[in-house]
Amino acid sequence: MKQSTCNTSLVLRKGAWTVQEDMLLKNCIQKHGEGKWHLVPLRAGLNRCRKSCRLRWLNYLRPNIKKGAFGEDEVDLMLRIHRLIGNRWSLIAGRIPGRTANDVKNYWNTHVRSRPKQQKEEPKDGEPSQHTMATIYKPQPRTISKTFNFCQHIMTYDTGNLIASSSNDGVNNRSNSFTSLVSSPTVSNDKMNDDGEGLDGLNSMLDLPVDDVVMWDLLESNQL
DNA sequence: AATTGGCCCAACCGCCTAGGA
DNA sequence: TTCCTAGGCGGTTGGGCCAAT
Repeated sequence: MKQSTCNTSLVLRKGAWTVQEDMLLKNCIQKHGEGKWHLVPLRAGLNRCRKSCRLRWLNYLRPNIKKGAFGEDEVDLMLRIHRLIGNRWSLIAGRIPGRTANDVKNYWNTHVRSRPKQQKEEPKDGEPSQHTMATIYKPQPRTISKTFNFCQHIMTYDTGNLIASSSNDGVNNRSNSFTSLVSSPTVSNDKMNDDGEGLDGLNSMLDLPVDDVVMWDLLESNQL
């Protein structure tokens, strides 16, 4: 089943979006809400594939999207989370209010990846090199369970003590565990939330593969 | 003024997973 | 259980912009 994900008998428009197309898409989303992307081109009267519509909305038209250069705190946060979870751009973006996965990915590829290794992060005294973590323990969980979605939800909305909140939609915090994890240079059980949910609990929530559990253990043992 | 090369970012592509029939 | 479709993700590309020559 190797066919284009946007395959159709019609010839669909590609390339840059026009102002008219943006308006049509925006009106459609405002009227019907997000989701059901396969219906969006029809509803909006757009000659675009569902994926193109979704991407345009998520990366450009959605409200609260922050444009312009990344702030220092945003970059710092990005580096920390990336060190933790690797190239999981959507997850990283979920922790940075107003930024999209594409933004984060583009920034990383142009500003961070191209930097000399030492400059990527200045390791603090006694910290292991980031290289080791990335090459050996970089997690690549492809299975995102429903429990993980819950955690992702936390990650998305719990901006907590990291950076000034953009207060996206007023969803209340449920846990501080992940916030503490990424906001602190060192990770320990002391950082776990009030429910006593430690990394083990988080591991089970995340439904991580074994290698990732090893990574979490390393994090727990003060290697990040 | 024209050309070139690098940077940046919007958009596309291919793949994977979840869920329903 | 298998197949198919939709949603979603990360990697990559192409084109616009701008500074340097």
